[in-house]
Amino acid sequence: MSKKELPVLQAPPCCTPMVREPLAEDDAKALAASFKALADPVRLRLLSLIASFAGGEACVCDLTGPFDVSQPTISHHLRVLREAGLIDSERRGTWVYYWVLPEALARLGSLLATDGAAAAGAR
Amino acid sequence: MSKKELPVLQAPPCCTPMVREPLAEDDAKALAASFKALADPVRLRLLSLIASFAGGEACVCDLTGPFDVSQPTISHHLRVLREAGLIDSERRGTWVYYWVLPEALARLGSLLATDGAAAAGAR
DNA sequence: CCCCTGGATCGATGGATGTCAACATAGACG
DNA sequence: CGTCTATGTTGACATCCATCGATCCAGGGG
Repeated sequence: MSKKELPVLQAPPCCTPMVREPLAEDDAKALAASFKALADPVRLRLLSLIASFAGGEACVCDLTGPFDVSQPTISHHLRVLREAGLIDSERRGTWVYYWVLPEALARLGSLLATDGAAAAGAR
Repeated sequence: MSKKELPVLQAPPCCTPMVREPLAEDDAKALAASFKALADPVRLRLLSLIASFAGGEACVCDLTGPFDVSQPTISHHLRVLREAGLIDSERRGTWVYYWVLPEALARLGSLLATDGAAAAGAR
């Protein structure tokens, strides 16, 4: 695990809110790929569930229970999240553990920021 | 325009960072729908382009130029963004104008917030 | 060694999605 | 009214994607 399957893709456009200036075509493509990883209910719950675990990491065995889908499907979603650079994993003895990469998440969040706007009750 | 085609969907889970506690199944579904609207390069660029226009709104005639896709395709993407509650539109004489709904964007952004994390150089 | 268990991978399949060409509609303007 | 332009809608089509069952691989005990 913790493989280097992600050639580039690791440094999205980053940090200038997209409402400021028009996104470049390539940036938009990379960004869309990231959001696509978030565009699934199971993946969102996985991400949220992993992050909520004590210590910030969870064993796959903790993750298959709460869902209605099969184990291969969970494994597939975890792979998508990992290839999007949102989580990482490591085998530790018998089990494989996953954890969230907060910077990646925060980076996407900052892209969505809208200066003036009411921050949508954030906080 | 400005139709009320969006029955509910308008009030996403909102505001507690998803890394805090596990997302409820229904919330995840709604959230995923929102992110799905962002999960396309053309739509991201459209959103960014509209927001960047002076006055915060743009005529469709301004939006078809910068893209390689046909006008019906642009119209389709604008509809997707509108039904996701991210933009709204109004016909004004000959042209139709679109603008971004910043609260919706900010709401999604706040969901991605990660307390501790370096804020990914945000700012 | 052999088998058991946790987890990933493969191949197939049904459903969603992006795209286009063709057509429909709404104002503007004679 | 008739027609021209700006947009939206429809139907078709190719591709992508979530999901599953079957299978494979890795470690840990016997």
